[in-house]
Amino acid sequence: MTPRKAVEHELSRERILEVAREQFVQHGYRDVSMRGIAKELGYSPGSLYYHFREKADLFSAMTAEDFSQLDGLLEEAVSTSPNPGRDRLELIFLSFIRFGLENKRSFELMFLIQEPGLDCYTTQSKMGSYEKFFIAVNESLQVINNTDLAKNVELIWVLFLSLHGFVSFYIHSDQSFDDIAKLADLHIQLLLRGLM
Amino acid sequence: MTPRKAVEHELSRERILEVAREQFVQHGYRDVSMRGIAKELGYSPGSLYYHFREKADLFSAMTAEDFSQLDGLLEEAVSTSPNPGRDRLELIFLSFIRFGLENKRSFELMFLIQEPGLDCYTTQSKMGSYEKFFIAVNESLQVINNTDLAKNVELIWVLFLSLHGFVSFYIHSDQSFDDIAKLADLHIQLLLRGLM
DNA sequence: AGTTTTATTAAACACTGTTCAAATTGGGGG
DNA sequence: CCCCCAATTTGAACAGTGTTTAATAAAACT
Repeated sequence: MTPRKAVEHELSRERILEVAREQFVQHGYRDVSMRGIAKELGYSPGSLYYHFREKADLFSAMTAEDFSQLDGLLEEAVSTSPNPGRDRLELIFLSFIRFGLENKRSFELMFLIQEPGLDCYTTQSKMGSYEKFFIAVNESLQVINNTDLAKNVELIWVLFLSLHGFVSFYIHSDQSFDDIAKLADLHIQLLLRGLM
Repeated sequence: MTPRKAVEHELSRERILEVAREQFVQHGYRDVSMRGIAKELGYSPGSLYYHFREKADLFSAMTAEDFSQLDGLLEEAVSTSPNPGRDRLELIFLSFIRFGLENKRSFELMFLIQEPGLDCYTTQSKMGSYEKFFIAVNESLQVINNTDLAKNVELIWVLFLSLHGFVSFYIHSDQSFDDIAKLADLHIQLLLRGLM
């Protein structure tokens, strides 16, 4: 009927991402359909494919924002704590866990979702985010416990996986960060003790 | 045309599970369709719904077998190591990781898949499996480091999550257990040191 | 033999992501 | 000022999904 709308109402990438974010955060990746997003926008399904190659593309454009938020928190943890000792390490770990539990759906979308044809979009963001984590932790680790970097590479990776395991579980519970703050601390202390 | 087959060729739960397992292990939960399973069996899609309420039901009936295999390995780890010290703990952790990496698809199906309407089937199996883990670890922990059980409850849970994080990542890589055995050991040593 | 139960089928329903020819609008060049 | 072209949107279509259901035939029981 109206194959093109007035230019002032034209669809923009930003507007799509806005609505998409809302729906992805509320319902997760699988239960959001391109048709649903288009409907909410008042457009037809096909129009989305003019602005994004596919669902995975639209999705990853959205999560990129979350990754940079996490990056910011890690930088903050580093700059907040004056010297790179044990306290900073504790803060980094805690920041990671807190981010996950205060943004459960985001964390799930960033790290836990894996669909065919999504990897090629999300891998870069993930690697970038881990790099931030690595650099921050490595600096502290070399001060606390002056091992060579080669050994740290593996150690930091294992630490990351451990934190990841913790967060990944509580993502799917309905407990808040505050509810499990003590447990998070126990986890962190376990790792720190193992580090010394 | 032939609304019922000769009794000697009747479809059985076991036969369905056999084919389903094959397909689920090969392609994962999402990429296996009821139509595909039925086709492989030479039956129509609807017939599966006579034997199982839904896809999730069929699926969980299949994973139940994997859970009991894991249970067996944990029991073996306990009975193999003579006394419940640090060595047994190490063996328990290693057994868990090894199981995950030598049965990647199974582990994924058991722990990592979550679909709407699947939880009600899989929760019991998961809890049962964790209970085995808990009892085994608790016994060792009380010997090594005689803390009260109340404290152990949280500690063991956190250990489980940590191991889980490690395995969950490598499930999706194409590295074998042997490839990352050294890294697994590093992870385990980190946890054990934190425990002392 | 007649009746009931059990197992199976095909078709249908309501979804999904994606593609594409067609159609209309807005802007730039002549 | 007008025309054409490029940009943008549409709706139908395709191939797929899990699940439901009436019909149906074989088997089991009486």
